[in-house]
Order: sequence, then C-alpha cells, then structure tokens
Amino acid sequence: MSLQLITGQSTNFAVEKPTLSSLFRRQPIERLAPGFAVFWEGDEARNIFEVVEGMLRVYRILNDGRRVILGFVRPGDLLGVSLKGHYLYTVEAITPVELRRLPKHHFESLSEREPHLKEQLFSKLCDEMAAAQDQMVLFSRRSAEEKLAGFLLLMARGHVRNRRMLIDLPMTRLDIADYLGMTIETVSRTITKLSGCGVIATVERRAIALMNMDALIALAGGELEDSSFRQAYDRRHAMA
Amino acid sequence: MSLQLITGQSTNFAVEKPTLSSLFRRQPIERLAPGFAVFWEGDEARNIFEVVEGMLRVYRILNDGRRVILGFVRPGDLLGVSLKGHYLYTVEAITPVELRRLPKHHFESLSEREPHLKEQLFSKLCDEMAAAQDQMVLFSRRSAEEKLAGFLLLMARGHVRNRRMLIDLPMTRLDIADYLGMTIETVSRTITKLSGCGVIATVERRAIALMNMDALIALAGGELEDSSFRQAYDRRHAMA
DNA sequence: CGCTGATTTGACAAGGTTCAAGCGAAGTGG
DNA sequence: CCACTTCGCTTGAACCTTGTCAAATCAGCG
Repeated sequence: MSLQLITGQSTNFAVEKPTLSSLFRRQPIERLAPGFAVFWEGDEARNIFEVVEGMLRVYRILNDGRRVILGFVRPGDLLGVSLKGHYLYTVEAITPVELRRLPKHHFESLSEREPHLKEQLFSKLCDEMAAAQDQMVLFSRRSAEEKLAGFLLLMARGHVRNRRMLIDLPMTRLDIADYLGMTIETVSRTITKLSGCGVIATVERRAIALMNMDALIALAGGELEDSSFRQAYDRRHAMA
Repeated sequence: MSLQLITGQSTNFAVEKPTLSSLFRRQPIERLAPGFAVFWEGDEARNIFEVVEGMLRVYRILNDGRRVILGFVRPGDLLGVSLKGHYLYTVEAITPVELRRLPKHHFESLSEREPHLKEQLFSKLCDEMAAAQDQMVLFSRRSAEEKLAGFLLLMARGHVRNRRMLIDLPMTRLDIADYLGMTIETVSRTITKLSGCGVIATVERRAIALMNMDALIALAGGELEDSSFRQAYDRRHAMA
C-alpha cells in the first residue's frame, strides 16, 4: 500500500520505458565555467551530452587560423550525437554551463534492448539537420542587415509571437561575426543601424530588445527561420 | 547439393540480413528528365529515394523569390531521410536521373524487425550532417575565389589524390551561384580568373579540368572539405 | 541562318573589409 | 580610492570586392 503511494507520487521512478531525457536525468550534473571546452574537435567521441543550463558555441578552426562558428547550443540540445569516431567540432561554454554526460557505449548497450531510444536520438538528429539547413539559408542572405535580422530571430526562438521581447546575447560580437561570416565591425555597425531605425534597442552589452518584430521579420527576408513555422507552408511552386 | 551451389554462386540471393542498399535494389528504377522534380518542399514525405545515376539539385525558394541551393546530390546519396512529415526542400533533376523509391511505411515496418536497418539510415544521416557542416564552412569563406575553389574540390570528391583531373559540372552557373551565395557574374569572373592562373581549365561548358590541385587546395584555404580526410587531423588546439 | 537561353565581359556603384583610433566597463595593483 | 591596464565594442576613413545593369558572345536547335 505504502509502496504504491510512493510510486504513485513520484512518477519519475515508475517502471516505464526509459526515455532519452530520463536516461540523462540519472546522470549527475557537471558544471563548466565560461571559456572551457566540453570537448575538442578530433577528440575520440566517447560521450553524448545534454545541455541543462547555459549557452555554448560550436566551432571549427581552419588551417589559416580562422574560426568558423557552426552554431550556438542551448538547454535541451544534445551534443556529440554522431556515429563518427571523433568529434567534428569543438564545443566551448559561453556562460556558466550545466550539462549531463552519457557514455556512448552505455547508450548503445541500452538501446540494443530499447530500440525506441535510437528512435529518439534519430529524431533529434533530424531536428539538428533541419536546423543546419535553416542556417545555410541564413548564411545565404546577402546583406549584413538580413543576416543579423535572421540571427536575432533565431535567438528569439519560438517567441516570435510577441510583438516585443528581450533576448540574451551572451556571446561576443566576434562570436556573432564568426557565425554569420562577417567582421565584428560590420556586426557592430549593423546593430547600431537597426537601433537607429527603432527595430531593436541595445539594453545592455549582452542583451537586445526587439522593438518591432514585424519590421525585423521583414528585414530578415520575410522568412521565419524556425522550421516549425515552415511546416504550414503552402507549396507555391507545385504547379510551376 | 545443387541448391547450395546456386546460393554459393550468387551471393545476392543468399539468405542474409537485408541491407539498406539490398532493400533499394529490389525496387524498380525510375527515370527522370532534367528539370523535373522528385518531390517538392512541403510535400507529404511518403518515400525515401536512392539516387542510382545522374545529378540533382536540392533547394528552397524564399519568400522574396530567391532560390537557395542546399546541395547537389549524386549516385549513392539518399533523399528524403528524415522523420519530418513533410519534405523540407525541393529536389530537381539536373541531368537525366535514375533512382529507386522506397515507401517510408515499408521501410519502417521492415526496420521494426531488423533494427540494423535503422542503424544504417542513422549512419547515412550522420554523414549528411557532417556534409552539411562542411558546407557551412565552405559558405563562411569570404572571397569568391575561396568559395569556388572549395566548391570544385567538393565536386572532385575523394579524387583529390590525383594531381590533375577532369570534373563534370552539369549544373548551370546560376546553380553554382545560388549554392555559394553569389551572383552568376561573380562565378563566371572567378572561373575566368582561375583559368588565367592555370589552376583550372574550362574544357567544355559543363566540364572543368583541375590542372593544379595543390594550388586549388591552397586557394580553398588549405582545408580539405571532405570530412573523411579531416578524420586524420591532429588536434592543434588541444593544449591551448 | 536566326532564334533562344546560357555565359562572359565591361563599367559603375554600393556595401563590406581593413586599418586606425576612440570609448567604456571591469578588473588590478598601488 | 584612484590611476592604469585590458578587453570588448564602437566609430571613422580609405580601399577593394562584389553586386548591378547593360551589352556582347557563344552554343544549341529548329
């Protein structure tokens, strides 16, 4: 009787199929100070990570010393999801970060018995893939204004419904520049310009207020980067 | 006795676990003329395709009418690998194309019994992911020269070992431009420029000879885009 | 041969990079 | 507590690449 009560109360310990997130929830939280790396490009890929708190940058260093930022990672995102033997990029904390580590072999042996775990990972990878393609679209924007507007909308995530909102930009201008493929000067100038138009307002160094969401979306080319919105898209060219 | 002989000879019909490619090989070949689409962005994603022959372009049309080419697809590549309910892009034949179609539900019911099929698809998706990231790096190159050099190396695939080689470019200049995020004029000018340096030579409209592979690699930033090469990369920054 | 569509080439302007300097906030050490 | 340094960010000016517009050239095809 009493045992039933307990299991009834704390559903976390109910005997259910383990989900990906329940697997992670069993792992202890690890903390990382800004500037420190979770792993380096080329490291043997032994773990998968789930970000619990904070923001990180994913990047590669090219031969000529240039740094290309492939993306920013936030709570809920997974890191190191790949069958490759080595990590394909470096991941570094921007803010103080909390994450959980899951050894790959651990996941693999478990997913032998629980195929739906693979399913979930697969689904995550598909999301990541879609996000990567969205980013390629973002990159292909020509002007600095379009790129930055797109970037800000990306950082606003799904909250585009609100006409006004405040977004955190914990990364430096250099991070943004290396992400969008421009220079810090152009990033800075463009932010100044958008502030001048009243589209955005710089609240603090690392926070920006989106003052006129419609204008921002229009500047970004009218396209919502968030692929969840594109689902409802009508096929304009089906008859072309 | 005779039965054993037969199964011994034609290993294709041996009672083995079906692989992804053996699954596809059972499907009839479908042909597609240049300019025709395999599927459209937004279509319900009912099938997975394997390209057998030819080249296709993968693209999205933005609100403002601009076309962004996300990639080119060649024999051996899969199309429509995703758990999304709808295709995220349009795929169109550039050359005459041969492909095989596999209904998604068919694959799914099969992979229930044969988990390693999912494994293979997962692996493919990982490859695609890595390729997408390579492309983001390619995009982030600044000058038109770097981008085009990188693009040519990408089209040369793994054949970078040869000091000289001939590559097909069945796509138009506009395709290349929409892929690299530049204009046809710049693409054309850059090709002319590289020809002038003796790095490449335009054999035909749709074929280019790579005359000096080392110079081309240097122009592309010294980085080999093909991720299979990067595997062997040493970690320069592990001690930073 | 004359059409059409793709490609190349030229001239010019716009926008972004580069180089250089100034600003402002945070942290350090006297 | 106040110089002093540092780092990230902004701003300015000159230069250069690329986009734009326009025209010429080329290739394929009826």
